[in-house]
This record gives sequence, structure tokens and C-alpha cells, in this order.
Amino acid sequence: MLGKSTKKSVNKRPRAKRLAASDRKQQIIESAIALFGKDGLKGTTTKALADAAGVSEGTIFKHFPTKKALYLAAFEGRTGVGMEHLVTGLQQLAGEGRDEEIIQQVLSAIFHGYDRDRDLHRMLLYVHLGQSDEENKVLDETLRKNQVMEFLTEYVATRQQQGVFRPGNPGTLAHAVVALGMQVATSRKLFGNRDYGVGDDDVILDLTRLLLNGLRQSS
Amino acid sequence: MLGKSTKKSVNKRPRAKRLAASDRKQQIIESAIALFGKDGLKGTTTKALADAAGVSEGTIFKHFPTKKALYLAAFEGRTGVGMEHLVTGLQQLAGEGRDEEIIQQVLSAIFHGYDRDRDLHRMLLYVHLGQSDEENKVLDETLRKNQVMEFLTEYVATRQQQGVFRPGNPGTLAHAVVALGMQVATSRKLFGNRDYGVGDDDVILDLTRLLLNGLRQSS
DNA sequence: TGATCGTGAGTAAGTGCTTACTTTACAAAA
DNA sequence: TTTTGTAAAGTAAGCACTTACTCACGATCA
Repeated sequence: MLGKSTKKSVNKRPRAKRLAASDRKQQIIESAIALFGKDGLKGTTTKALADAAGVSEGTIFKHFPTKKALYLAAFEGRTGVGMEHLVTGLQQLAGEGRDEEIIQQVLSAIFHGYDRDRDLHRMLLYVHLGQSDEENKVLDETLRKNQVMEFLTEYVATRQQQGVFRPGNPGTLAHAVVALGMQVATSRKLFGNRDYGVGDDDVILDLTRLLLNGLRQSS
Repeated sequence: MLGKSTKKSVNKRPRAKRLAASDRKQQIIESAIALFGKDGLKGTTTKALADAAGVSEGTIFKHFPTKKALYLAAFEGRTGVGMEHLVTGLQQLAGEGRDEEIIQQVLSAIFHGYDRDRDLHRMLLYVHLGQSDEENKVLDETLRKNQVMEFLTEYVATRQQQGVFRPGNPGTLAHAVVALGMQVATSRKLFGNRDYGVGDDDVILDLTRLLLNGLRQSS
């Protein structure tokens, strides 16, 4: 009844325009992230992946040998982007001893990252949950041993030597800054928790001051 | 060849001993948590659930109308236990103004909770990921609006009025304490991340001091 | 005491649907 | 023409859930 065309085929997606293999591959990955982030590996069907990409199931398997291969490709293709720029800015601030702005920028970057790539971060949680402990160890080394963590750890250590920050394991303290940002961002951005009606900027401000005063020696 | 019994039936589970319905139900739930925590709702088959409980698939469906019903029952049956005892202890410490011990005990409780009920906490993450934002709002209200959060929020506010803690949104600050503990515990207990070879106690100590000094006015 | 029987936990063997992946054939760019 | 991307129609396996049955056991009788 509805959508009947004059020709015989009804309600059919038009044949996808022919693309270079690498382009099609990338396009499939992009649309897959949203689905994998929503329902996880097992919860996402290859049919759904094909529909989202605007191609047939067969095309998916032309480009990726298995569904899991696509899953891993989607995850690997989008991690740790835009870090260089952030770290460059942080290093400049570090030279000027502007502790508060460093922490504030790290937290802001985390919040914005979760806003921008919500699906990717949801997917990351799924990936973590789906891996064994052993596999997670590898995962963590790639993810957490990133430039930001390295910068922060070194920065904390330096400030401790200067007597500005309190003693304590620099790795633990650097992790604390990132972890606090991640958990609050996860709660607010991924799980839609807008507790006590406070806006992002206010939360970031409170957290920044909490962390800053926690790190600094009392005068 | 192997495991052949003298009688004809080979490799078959013996008929499960008859239990009261409520007992069997509880037993199925207990064994289900580990599976749901490992692979999530979609990743866990009813066959696997039956095998883990030592019964047939039919029995599972005698006690639960759907797989999802079992999933939700498993989740609901085990949340917020042991909170009363913790809060009672915290209230006593609050009366004596022992800030450091309060924070330390909250963090310890979180760490031990993740140790003790690792599967349940993994499952909780899956539940969060599987819910829509709207459903998560309900979930969060049950979970986060618990006694510990309520106590902490009020406690922070009181200490602020006394001029001991710095200003800032008490809800945000209380959430920060719990969130930091949760994220570090998740990373270490659920994802097997034992960064920088530091033990639990050392991490808790560093985090406690970080939070305590972050909350307190500098003298 | 024992024979009888109703109740309900438990099960084996499906049922039909969905899924990941395959095959075959065609269309269009090079 | 050849090469490559795509469509469409499979297919075998796996899935949640159902059905029709068995059997253990406590209550109720003689």
C-alpha cells in the first residue's frame, strides 16, 4: 500500500554508490560505533550494521571477515585522537606553574571527549567488560599509558620535588585526577545522570579546586 | 569412550534434587550473577544459566518467565546490602570530627565491595549500559541516593558551615569522594589493572589524603 | 502401618525464529 | 575486458522459550 513504486521493487534501499574499499570500510566503521556503543558486540546484529551503513550484509563481510573484526577495528581506529594538542597546551601551562588551569583543562577535555564521542566511550566500556583480565592488561597499557597520563605523572612528581605538591605516589595521584574526571563524566554523559541540577562548568570548577587543594601543600 | 557408565546414559547430569521453589529460585539467581557479570544479558545463554545452576533449561523458565526477568531479579536482589552498618560507624566518627577516618572507611568499603561482589559490580555496569537514559535515571535514584551518599552530602555541608571544609556544592563534593573510589576500584578490581604495582592500602591512603586536603580549608 | 493419590518441581525434546556468515550473479568503474 | 563493489538469496547453527511428560514426596485415607 504505502511506498509502492511504479516498478516492481518496493521499499528497497537504492544500490549503494560504489566507493573505494578503504572509504567504504571507514564509513562502515563510523556507523558501527553508534550501534556497538548502544548494544555491545552481542547485542548488535550484522543486519543492523549493514542497514546503518546503507549497504547489504554481504558488503559488510567483504570488508571485514567477522563481526568481531569490525568491532575491534571500530574500537582501534578511534582511540587517543587529539591528545597531542592537549598535551602541548598543558606543557606550556606547566612551564608557567599554572596548576589550576592544568587540572581544569584536563577535566574539561575529558568531559568534552565524552560529549563528542559518547558512543565510542560507551563502546569502550563494553570492550573492557568483554575482555578477560589478561586482555584488559594489554588494553590498559595502550589506553591509560597515554600522553596525558605520562605528562600528569611527571608533572606531579616535579611539583612534589619543588615542594609545591604534597608527597604521595605520583602515579596514583595522576590517576586520581583522570579517574575522577572519567567517573563523573561517565555518570553524567553516558548514563544521563544530571544530579542536583548542577551544570558541567560548575562541576568542573568544584572538582578542579578539590583536586588542586588536595595536591598542594597547605601554605 | 571416556566417562562411559555401565548403564546406557552417558555424561548426563543427574536429576537435580527437589528444592522448595523459593530456594531454587535463589540458587539460580546466585549462580546467574557470575554469568551475567561475565558476559552480560545478551552474551549469556539460558543453557549456560541452567548448567551453572545444575538444572535443566525448563526449570529456569518454571521460575522466571523470561531470561530478562531473571537478569533483573539477580540485579535487584543484591543491591545496597551492608550499608546500614557502614553508615552507623560513619555517624559515630562524624560526631568526633574524625574526617580522615570517614573518607578512608568509605574508600575501603568501596574497594572491599568490589572485591567481594566482583561479578555483581560487573553486572551493574552491564545493566547501566543496557538501559536507556530514562531507565538509568530511575536506576541512579535507587543506587546513588543511598544512605552513604546522603550521609556524605549532609556531612560535607555541616563541615562547611563549621568552616572546616571549603565551599563548593556539597552534592558534587560528596559524589567526588564516591566517584573516585568507584573508578579506581573498577579499574583495579574489575578490569584487573594493577598500575604501578601499588597495593590497595597505599592507594587508599593516597586517595584519602588527596580528598581530605582537597576538602579542608588550609590552616 | 501402609496403600493411594494429588501436587508441583523437574526434565527431554522439541519449535520456530534469528543469527553470522556464504555463495552466486550482476553492475559499474578502470 | 577485467577488476572490484554490491545485492540477494541462501544455510547451518544457535537461540529463547514451550510442551508434554516423569517422578518424588507429603497428606489422607483404610
